[in-house]
Amino acid sequence: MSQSSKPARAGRSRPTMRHVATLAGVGIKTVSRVMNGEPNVSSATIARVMEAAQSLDYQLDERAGNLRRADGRTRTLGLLVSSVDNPFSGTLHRAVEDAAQARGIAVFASSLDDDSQREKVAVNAFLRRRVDGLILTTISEDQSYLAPEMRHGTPMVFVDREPVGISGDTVISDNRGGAMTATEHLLNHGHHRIAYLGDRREIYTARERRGGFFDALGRAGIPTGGIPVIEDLHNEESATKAMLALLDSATPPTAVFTSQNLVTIGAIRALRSRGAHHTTALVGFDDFQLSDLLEPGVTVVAQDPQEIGRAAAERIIDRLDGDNCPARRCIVPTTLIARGTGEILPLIN
Amino acid sequence: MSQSSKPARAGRSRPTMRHVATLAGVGIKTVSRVMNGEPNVSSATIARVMEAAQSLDYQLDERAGNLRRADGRTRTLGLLVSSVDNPFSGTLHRAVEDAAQARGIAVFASSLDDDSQREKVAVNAFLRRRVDGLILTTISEDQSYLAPEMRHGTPMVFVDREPVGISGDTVISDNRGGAMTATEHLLNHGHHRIAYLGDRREIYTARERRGGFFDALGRAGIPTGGIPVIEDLHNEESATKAMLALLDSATPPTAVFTSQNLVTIGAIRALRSRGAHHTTALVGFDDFQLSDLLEPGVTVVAQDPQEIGRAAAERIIDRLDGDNCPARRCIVPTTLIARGTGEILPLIN
DNA sequence: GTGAAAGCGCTAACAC
DNA sequence: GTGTTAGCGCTTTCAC
Repeated sequence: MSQSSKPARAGRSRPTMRHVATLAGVGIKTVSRVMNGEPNVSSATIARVMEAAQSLDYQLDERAGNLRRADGRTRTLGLLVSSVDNPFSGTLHRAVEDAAQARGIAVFASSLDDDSQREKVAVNAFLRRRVDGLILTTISEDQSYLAPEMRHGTPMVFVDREPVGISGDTVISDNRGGAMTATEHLLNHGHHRIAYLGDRREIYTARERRGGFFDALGRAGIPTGGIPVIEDLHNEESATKAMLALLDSATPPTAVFTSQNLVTIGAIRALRSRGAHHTTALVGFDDFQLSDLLEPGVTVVAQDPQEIGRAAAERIIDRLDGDNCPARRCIVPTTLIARGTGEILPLIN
Repeated sequence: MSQSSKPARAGRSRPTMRHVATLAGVGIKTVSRVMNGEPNVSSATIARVMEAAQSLDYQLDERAGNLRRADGRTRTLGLLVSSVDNPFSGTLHRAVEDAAQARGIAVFASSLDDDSQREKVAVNAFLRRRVDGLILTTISEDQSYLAPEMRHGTPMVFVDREPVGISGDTVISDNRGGAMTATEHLLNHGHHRIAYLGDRREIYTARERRGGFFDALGRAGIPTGGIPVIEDLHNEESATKAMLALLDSATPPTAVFTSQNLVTIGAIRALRSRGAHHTTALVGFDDFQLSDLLEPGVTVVAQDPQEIGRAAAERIIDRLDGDNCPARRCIVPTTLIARGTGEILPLIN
């Protein structure tokens, strides 16, 4: 009774090159040549080998080849994002995948949930699998732990967030510039009392956007003393609460700048529930689906995650092709899209 | 001048176990034991080995271990979805990742864009890398080409779409039941002239949902002759055009059932542009972000991609643990969420 | 054109 | 406790 429950792999064992070679009556190296499309094999031999391989359902084992091959490449890339279940990461991921796929490279993805504990763990899991390169949205305080691996020649590209304690290729949105544009847009529409609703200050992009917001106020000569600032908002609920508190305060803002998607949506819910969505102006950082179908349409500073992913993948691939120029920094521009909420004028002044 | 531009990996070469063993003054097998946390090593030796490993920035090479290890596992899973840049796939992916990660398994993802050409290519890319299992959203007409690999013992779980020409573990939404529920909801609100807007008939879920729609009409004794049916809609634009055509026809429908996300949104755009969004009822299959913030809120039959991914990963992991019961079929229920558009009553009757 | 031998970095099996 | 040997499935090198 071999209906055993032993946890080993079921099914007949997998054929190897040696099996194919024996069946085809050739040497193992000839099979290798055929399977890899190398030259100097007679067409008759190719046919015999192919037939043998097919009849055994033989599939080349890339792992073994990687190990022995001169460059040692696994044709594999590791991608670290905040979560694969999130539109920004998804679009970035897709752009990376497209570039990788064109080169026969497969992509591992790992979600960190913006939890700095998980970053190092995920990086090491990829490194032990000998990925050829790493594209990472970092969250931990310091990336200097990556230096040894970088010296070993593993190319890395930092996306969306600037690395700390180490220099490396970086591809990020123009967070500061985008936030300034958003804020200036509100200023240009006559607002002086503009609230800032932001994400956790631990996150690089949140700090940059906050910086851009205050830069714009400063340039316009707005005293920042009375500006309402609520930070460390990381989900819709907390953003809704924060916005409600502002609306219920003695001097509610006439406009609000929200530094991130979930915060934008949370704020909109609050405005709706107070019936203030047609009277309080809002510009959000980062575009989102259906922002144009809401009433009023949501004015945003859109990022370009597709371009960020494309540029990062291109950088990694260039590095793999031997490019060893100094670390490069690529800033992807943002675009203000006026749809309604950002063009609401202040009621009184 | 060794500032050569040869495409080989830059940096000093990576240390191996042998290097660590030499530096620590022990045998290579002892290093292996330490790096893998195996017992029967004195704590003094452990300390010496760890120190040597750290000073060399040594990282275990899992590839080599996989090759030699008895079970031959790579601790890797391949996931095929329609696109990682799509909320349903993203949520499913995340659920798979969470289950895999808990077992030290890394996940490869590949987007097929519902292009049947790409399915086999992607599967083979994963198989050559010897993934331990495959979770696949199929699109090609026939999956019998997977049979040899299944016999070799690679567990596979089909998600979202039933396989053809082969039997295997399957996790899908209750497409037929959900579509029936949606249609009955509209019938219960007094609609008789309900249009069907559907995706490409090539896609399994589209056929099932269409089936459920007609089942419900049949049960209600509605003659299906005059029912407007427009199919092969795969994006917002085509759905908008289709809905506009219906609205502009001699006898526009009083309600519409849309079989998919993008179709739902496209139809809503059309209704808006004709000012019919408060008078034409709509129920969509599959929920989407902000469906509750639109005006009116969009009534949908929600799927549970998180549960689909979780169940699929659980199935794969059970198989890897030696479960060899016959192929199982898991139907994940759908939920009707009434938000407004589905409760609009017909104007005339 | 073809194949034999060595070896990629590791673990299995077994000896001490 | 620890080390030695063989070998995972393949590619490299080099001989013929």
